[in-house]
Amino acid sequence: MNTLGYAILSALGRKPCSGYELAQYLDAVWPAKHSQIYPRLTKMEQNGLLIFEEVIQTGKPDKKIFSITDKGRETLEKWVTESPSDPIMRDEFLIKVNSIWLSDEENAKKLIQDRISDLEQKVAFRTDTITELEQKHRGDTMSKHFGRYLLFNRRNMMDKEEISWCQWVLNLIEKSNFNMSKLTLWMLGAGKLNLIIQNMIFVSEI
Amino acid sequence: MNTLGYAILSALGRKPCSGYELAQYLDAVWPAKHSQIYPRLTKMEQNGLLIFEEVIQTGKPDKKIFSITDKGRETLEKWVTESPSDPIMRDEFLIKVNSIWLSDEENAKKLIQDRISDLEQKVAFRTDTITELEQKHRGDTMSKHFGRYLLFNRRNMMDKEEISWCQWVLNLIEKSNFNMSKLTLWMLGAGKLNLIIQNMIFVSEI
DNA sequence: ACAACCATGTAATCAGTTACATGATTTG
DNA sequence: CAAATCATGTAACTGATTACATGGTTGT
Repeated sequence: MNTLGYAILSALGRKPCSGYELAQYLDAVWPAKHSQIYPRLTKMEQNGLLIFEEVIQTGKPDKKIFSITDKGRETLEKWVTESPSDPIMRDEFLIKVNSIWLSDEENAKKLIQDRISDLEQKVAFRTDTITELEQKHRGDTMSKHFGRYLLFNRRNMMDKEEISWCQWVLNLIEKSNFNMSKLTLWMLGAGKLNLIIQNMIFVSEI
Repeated sequence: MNTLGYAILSALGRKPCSGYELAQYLDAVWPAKHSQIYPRLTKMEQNGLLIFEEVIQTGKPDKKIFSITDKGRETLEKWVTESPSDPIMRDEFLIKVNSIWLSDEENAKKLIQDRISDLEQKVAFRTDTITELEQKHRGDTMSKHFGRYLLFNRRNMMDKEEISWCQWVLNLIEKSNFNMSKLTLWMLGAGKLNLIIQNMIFVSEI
């Protein structure tokens, strides 16, 4: 069993799903492609953690609906109490922030502004989902949606905080422009943003 | 060239490093083990993106100090202007949050509280690094440290926001306890936190 | 004494992505 | 008429982790 396996168990703990549905559901928790999910489901079924029922459909391809077994539920419950391993984040944006100072101010601002747009779009999209989730969990089906409700709120809070950070960075870049000296103008001409920032810090100290 | 390669270029763009140093430096931007870094350095050197100099040491193993070449700098600059691909986050904690409602309140609270401890520790550690970084960049070496300064602040802001979220979740759990009815007590006895939360939402509506 | 730090490398394995393969139905 | 949705699977490949291998120095 690997983490994807536990992610599948946690999804099926709420409601039986097809592999196709799982791929969509897991995207917010532990993203995985269908090519990773289908073989994993087969393995877990062979280990008695899941069972499936074949559903014949007309107009749509047939599907397998997977449910969690008692053994699966036990396995999940035991794993949940163990302390989670450190999160893994890989974000190209961070590398670009780290090295944008080699290029000019225009590109630096664009990088940050594009990030803001991306984040705002995601937040807007997620806010809709949260509203839907809120409507769903004021009934007996609530327990099925409450975890997701918490998780979507978490992401939105953190994304909004990243937007604030982006704005702080933009301010720093623009302030360097504001206090522009002849030296800074020369540095801008030479595309030396690193030197401009140096100067900016110096000026902001005064 | 893959993303790790660009991460290496961005690190060497500031100062020449050994593979060993890179592994530590990259941890905050694009974590990688030495077993991934060393072969990559060799490949990049063969492609003319890097050059190295062997430094013979006494009392310590010899090392190779890698520097970025003009070709490397050009490659990096071109890549930086391209829009970054979506960040990838894999966090077991999220799966556990999603499925803790199968277990009891004690375990739910522990999961969140442990997360708070983890985050607080990381924030404290990072705050020290930020102070160091601030002292370093009020001189001519600033440009070497400013990107990291921004990135460490970003992580700290977001981690603090996650702590707030954790506290919000703890409040929700505790509020369900506060408004405890006989029904809730039974549910607690039966370890049905999902039902408690259902009830909690109902009560908070009043 | 034992762990941690410095320093580099390879081999085996596991995880994840992209591409190959099929095919009807619905929506813009 | 093209694209998206529904639905499942395998194969080839790239990326990442763990383990194997070596060995002196410094601090507890």
